[in-house]
Amino acid sequence: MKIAAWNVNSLKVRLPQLLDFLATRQPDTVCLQETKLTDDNFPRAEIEAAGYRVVFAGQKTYNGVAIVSRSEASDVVAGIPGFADEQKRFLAATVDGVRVVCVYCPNGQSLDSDKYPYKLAWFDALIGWLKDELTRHPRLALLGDYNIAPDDRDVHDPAVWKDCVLVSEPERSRFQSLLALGLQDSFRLFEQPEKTFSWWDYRMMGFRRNQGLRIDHILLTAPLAAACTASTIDRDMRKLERPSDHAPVVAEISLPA
DNA sequence: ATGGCGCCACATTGGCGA
Repeated sequence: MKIAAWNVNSLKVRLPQLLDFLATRQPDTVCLQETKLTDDNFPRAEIEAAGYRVVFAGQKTYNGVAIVSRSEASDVVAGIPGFADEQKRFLAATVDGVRVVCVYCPNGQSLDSDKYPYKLAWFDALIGWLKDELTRHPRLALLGDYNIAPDDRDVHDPAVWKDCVLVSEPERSRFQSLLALGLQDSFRLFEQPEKTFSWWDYRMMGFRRNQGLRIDHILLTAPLAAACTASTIDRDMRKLERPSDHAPVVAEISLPA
Protein backbone atom coordinates (compact mmCIF):
# COMPACT_ATOMS: atom_id res chain seq x y z
CA MET A 1 0.00 0.00 0.00
CA LYS A 2 1.00 3.56 -0.65
CA ILE A 3 0.37 6.10 2.11
CA ALA A 4 1.06 9.82 2.05
CA ALA A 5 0.93 12.97 4.14
CA TRP A 6 0.44 16.42 2.68
CA ASN A 7 -0.06 19.84 4.20
CA VAL A 8 -2.22 21.42 1.49
CA ASN A 9 -2.37 24.95 2.99
CA SER A 10 -6.09 25.34 2.15
CA LEU A 11 -7.93 22.43 0.58
CA LYS A 12 -10.27 24.89 -1.12
CA VAL A 13 -7.36 26.24 -3.16
CA ARG A 14 -5.54 22.91 -3.53
CA LEU A 15 -8.47 20.59 -4.34
CA PRO A 16 -7.58 20.35 -8.06
CA GLN A 17 -4.02 19.42 -7.07
CA LEU A 18 -5.27 16.81 -4.61
CA LEU A 19 -7.45 15.22 -7.30
CA ASP A 20 -4.46 15.24 -9.65
CA PHE A 21 -2.31 13.66 -6.95
CA LEU A 22 -4.89 10.91 -6.36
CA ALA A 23 -5.24 10.20 -10.08
CA THR A 24 -1.54 10.18 -10.96
CA ARG A 25 0.06 8.71 -7.82
CA GLN A 26 -2.75 6.32 -6.92
CA PRO A 27 -2.18 6.37 -3.15
CA ASP A 28 -4.25 4.15 -0.88
CA THR A 29 -4.40 6.65 1.97
CA VAL A 30 -3.56 10.35 2.18
CA CYS A 31 -3.46 12.37 5.40
CA LEU A 32 -4.15 16.06 4.82
CA GLN A 33 -3.22 18.98 7.05
CA GLU A 34 -4.27 22.63 7.05
CA THR A 35 -7.49 22.04 5.15
CA LYS A 36 -8.74 25.37 6.60
CA LEU A 37 -12.36 24.38 6.01
CA THR A 38 -15.36 23.95 8.27
CA ASP A 39 -16.90 20.49 7.94
CA ASP A 40 -19.99 21.86 6.14
CA ASN A 41 -17.73 23.21 3.39
CA PHE A 42 -15.60 20.08 2.99
CA PRO A 43 -15.44 18.87 -0.67
CA ARG A 44 -16.57 15.34 0.13
CA ALA A 45 -18.46 14.80 -3.15
CA GLU A 46 -15.45 15.68 -5.32
CA ILE A 47 -13.19 13.30 -3.41
CA GLU A 48 -15.75 10.50 -3.49
CA ALA A 49 -16.22 11.02 -7.21
CA ALA A 50 -12.49 10.31 -7.54
CA GLY A 51 -13.06 6.88 -5.96
CA TYR A 52 -11.99 7.70 -2.40
CA ARG A 53 -13.64 7.97 0.97
CA VAL A 54 -12.81 10.69 3.43
CA VAL A 55 -13.15 11.56 7.10
CA PHE A 56 -12.31 15.02 8.38
CA ALA A 57 -12.22 17.41 11.31
CA GLY A 58 -12.01 21.06 10.40
CA GLN A 59 -12.54 24.62 11.50
CA LYS A 60 -12.65 28.06 9.95
CA THR A 61 -9.42 29.72 8.71
CA TYR A 62 -6.85 27.58 10.52
CA ASN A 63 -5.79 23.96 11.01
CA GLY A 64 -8.07 21.15 9.86
CA VAL A 65 -7.16 17.52 9.11
CA ALA A 66 -8.58 14.79 6.88
CA ILE A 67 -7.91 11.17 5.94
CA VAL A 68 -8.60 10.26 2.32
CA SER A 69 -8.63 6.52 1.65
CA ARG A 70 -9.58 3.89 -0.87
CA SER A 71 -10.88 1.61 1.88
CA GLU A 72 -13.35 2.54 4.55
CA ALA A 73 -12.01 4.17 7.72
CA SER A 74 -13.25 2.80 11.04
CA ASP A 75 -12.83 3.73 14.71
CA VAL A 76 -12.42 7.39 13.87
CA VAL A 77 -11.14 9.62 16.67
CA ALA A 78 -10.90 13.42 16.34
CA GLY A 79 -8.69 15.24 18.83
CA ILE A 80 -6.12 13.70 21.17
CA PRO A 81 -8.20 11.83 23.76
CA GLY A 82 -7.89 13.46 27.17
CA PHE A 83 -6.33 16.66 25.77
CA ALA A 84 -8.77 19.55 25.62
CA ASP A 85 -8.02 21.49 22.44
CA GLU A 86 -10.18 23.72 20.23
CA GLN A 87 -7.72 23.38 17.37
CA LYS A 88 -8.43 20.63 14.84
CA ARG A 89 -5.05 18.97 14.54
CA PHE A 90 -5.54 15.26 15.16
CA LEU A 91 -7.53 12.55 13.41
CA ALA A 92 -7.04 8.80 13.84
CA ALA A 93 -8.74 5.97 11.97
CA THR A 94 -8.17 2.34 11.11
CA VAL A 95 -7.74 1.71 7.37
CA ASP A 96 -6.77 -1.64 5.84
CA GLY A 97 -5.80 -2.94 9.27
CA VAL A 98 -3.42 -0.04 9.90
CA ARG A 99 -4.02 2.53 12.62
CA VAL A 100 -3.56 5.76 10.68
CA VAL A 101 -2.87 8.83 12.80
CA CYS A 102 -3.02 12.15 10.94
CA VAL A 103 -1.44 15.10 12.76
CA TYR A 104 -0.96 18.79 12.15
CA CYS A 105 1.41 19.51 15.01
CA PRO A 106 1.56 23.10 16.29
CA ASN A 107 4.09 25.45 14.75
CA GLY A 108 5.11 27.18 17.96
CA GLN A 109 5.79 30.51 16.21
CA SER A 110 8.91 31.33 18.27
CA LEU A 111 10.57 30.20 21.47
CA ASP A 112 9.17 33.18 23.42
CA SER A 113 5.63 32.82 22.10
CA ASP A 114 2.69 31.44 24.10
CA LYS A 115 2.30 29.04 21.19
CA TYR A 116 5.63 27.37 22.03
CA PRO A 117 4.66 25.83 25.40
CA TYR A 118 1.36 24.85 23.76
CA LYS A 119 3.36 23.01 21.10
CA LEU A 120 5.41 21.12 23.69
CA ALA A 121 2.31 20.24 25.74
CA TRP A 122 0.54 19.09 22.59
CA PHE A 123 3.43 16.74 21.78
CA ASP A 124 3.49 15.44 25.35
CA ALA A 125 -0.22 14.64 25.07
CA LEU A 126 0.35 12.91 21.72
CA ILE A 127 3.22 10.86 23.14
CA GLY A 128 1.16 9.87 26.19
CA TRP A 129 -1.77 8.79 24.04
CA LEU A 130 0.47 6.86 21.64
CA LYS A 131 2.08 4.91 24.46
CA ASP A 132 -1.33 3.39 25.18
CA GLU A 133 -2.53 3.18 21.59
CA LEU A 134 0.57 1.25 20.52
CA THR A 135 -0.27 -1.55 22.92
CA ARG A 136 -3.43 -2.16 20.88
CA HIS A 137 -2.10 -1.46 17.36
CA PRO A 138 1.15 -3.13 16.27
CA ARG A 139 0.51 -1.67 12.82
CA LEU A 140 0.41 2.07 13.37
CA ALA A 141 1.51 4.95 11.13
CA LEU A 142 1.87 8.51 12.38
CA LEU A 143 1.72 10.85 9.40
CA GLY A 144 1.65 14.59 8.99
CA ASP A 145 3.22 17.96 9.48
CA TYR A 146 5.28 17.67 12.67
CA ASN A 147 6.72 21.17 12.46
CA ILE A 148 10.01 19.68 13.66
CA ALA A 149 13.18 19.19 11.62
CA PRO A 150 14.64 16.25 13.55
CA ASP A 151 18.29 16.64 12.55
CA ASP A 152 20.64 19.22 11.05
CA ARG A 153 20.54 17.13 7.87
CA ASP A 154 16.90 18.23 7.63
CA VAL A 155 17.76 21.94 7.59
CA HIS A 156 19.12 23.86 4.57
CA ASP A 157 21.31 26.07 6.77
CA PRO A 158 21.67 24.76 10.34
CA ALA A 159 23.68 27.83 11.39
CA VAL A 160 20.85 30.17 10.40
CA TRP A 161 18.25 27.99 12.10
CA LYS A 162 20.24 27.17 15.23
CA ASP A 163 17.98 27.22 18.33
CA CYS A 164 15.03 28.54 16.32
CA VAL A 165 11.52 27.16 16.50
CA LEU A 166 11.18 23.90 14.51
CA VAL A 167 14.72 22.82 15.44
CA SER A 168 15.09 23.73 19.13
CA GLU A 169 16.29 21.06 21.53
CA PRO A 170 12.96 20.64 23.39
CA GLU A 171 11.20 20.07 20.07
CA ARG A 172 13.78 17.60 18.80
CA SER A 173 13.59 15.87 22.16
CA ARG A 174 9.84 15.32 21.55
CA PHE A 175 10.64 13.79 18.17
CA GLN A 176 13.18 11.49 19.82
CA SER A 177 10.51 10.49 22.34
CA LEU A 178 8.32 9.36 19.45
CA LEU A 179 11.19 7.21 18.17
CA ALA A 180 11.71 5.88 21.71
CA LEU A 181 8.15 4.54 21.58
CA GLY A 182 9.36 2.24 18.81
CA LEU A 183 8.36 4.36 15.84
CA GLN A 184 10.78 4.68 12.93
CA ASP A 185 11.26 7.57 10.51
CA SER A 186 10.37 5.91 7.20
CA PHE A 187 12.42 8.45 5.22
CA ARG A 188 15.61 7.45 7.02
CA LEU A 189 15.12 3.76 6.38
CA PHE A 190 16.61 4.41 2.94
CA GLU A 191 19.55 6.15 1.32
CA GLN A 192 18.36 9.65 0.48
CA PRO A 193 19.75 12.53 -1.54
CA GLU A 194 21.31 15.22 0.63
CA LYS A 195 19.25 18.34 1.22
CA THR A 196 15.89 16.70 0.73
CA PHE A 197 13.17 18.84 2.28
CA SER A 198 9.37 18.85 2.54
CA TRP A 199 8.72 22.56 3.08
CA TRP A 200 10.09 25.68 1.41
CA ASP A 201 9.23 29.28 2.24
CA TYR A 202 7.09 30.99 -0.38
CA ARG A 203 9.31 34.04 0.00
CA MET A 204 12.76 34.72 -1.39
CA MET A 205 12.47 31.96 -3.99
CA GLY A 206 12.90 29.41 -1.22
CA PHE A 207 12.04 26.46 -3.45
CA ARG A 208 14.23 27.46 -6.39
CA ARG A 209 17.14 27.89 -4.01
CA ASN A 210 16.16 24.72 -2.12
CA GLN A 211 16.10 26.65 1.14
CA GLY A 212 13.83 24.25 2.96
CA LEU A 213 13.27 22.04 5.95
CA ARG A 214 12.17 18.42 6.34
CA ILE A 215 9.31 18.81 8.81
CA ASP A 216 6.69 16.44 7.34
CA HIS A 217 7.16 12.82 8.33
CA ILE A 218 5.77 9.31 8.22
CA LEU A 219 6.66 7.33 11.33
CA LEU A 220 6.00 3.60 11.39
CA THR A 221 5.87 0.86 13.99
CA ALA A 222 8.38 -1.97 13.55
CA PRO A 223 6.08 -4.34 11.59
CA LEU A 224 5.28 -1.56 9.11
CA ALA A 225 8.87 -0.33 8.93
CA ALA A 226 10.01 -3.89 8.16
CA ALA A 227 7.52 -3.96 5.29
CA CYS A 228 8.35 -0.47 4.02
CA THR A 229 9.91 -0.62 0.56
CA ALA A 230 10.28 3.10 -0.21
CA SER A 231 9.88 6.55 1.30
CA THR A 232 10.11 9.70 -0.77
CA ILE A 233 9.14 13.34 -0.91
CA ASP A 234 7.12 14.30 -3.97
CA ARG A 235 8.89 17.54 -4.93
CA ASP A 236 7.05 17.73 -8.23
CA MET A 237 3.90 18.86 -6.44
CA ARG A 238 5.82 21.92 -5.22
CA LYS A 239 6.63 22.87 -8.82
CA LEU A 240 3.00 23.31 -9.87
CA GLU A 241 1.26 26.63 -10.38
CA ARG A 242 0.02 28.00 -7.07
CA PRO A 243 1.56 25.21 -4.98
CA SER A 244 1.25 24.47 -1.30
CA ASP A 245 4.44 25.41 0.52
CA HIS A 246 4.68 21.71 1.54
CA ALA A 247 5.34 18.71 -0.71
CA PRO A 248 3.68 15.35 0.00
CA VAL A 249 5.65 12.69 1.87
CA VAL A 250 5.05 9.15 0.61
CA ALA A 251 5.75 5.66 1.96
CA GLU A 252 5.18 2.35 0.24
CA ILE A 253 4.49 -0.65 2.42
CA SER A 254 4.30 -4.24 1.24
CA LEU A 255 2.37 -6.07 3.92
CA PRO A 256 1.88 -9.83 3.92
CA ALA A 257 -1.76 -10.75 3.36
C1' DA B 1 15.91 47.28 6.04
C1' DT B 2 12.98 41.70 10.60
C1' DG B 3 10.71 42.77 4.70
C1' DG B 4 10.17 39.19 1.10
C1' DC B 5 4.71 35.10 -0.14
C1' DG B 6 0.21 33.12 0.27
C1' DC B 7 -4.13 32.26 2.57
C1' DC B 8 -7.93 33.75 5.33
C1' DA B 9 -11.52 36.96 7.16
C1' DC B 10 -16.87 41.08 10.15
C1' DA B 11 -10.91 42.51 4.27
C1' DT B 12 -8.38 46.87 1.08
C1' DT B 13 -4.98 45.52 6.56
C1' DG B 14 -3.67 42.26 9.96
C1' DG B 15 -2.93 37.45 11.86
C1' DC B 16 -0.63 33.53 10.92
C1' DG B 17 2.27 30.14 8.91
C1' DA B 18 7.44 28.08 9.22
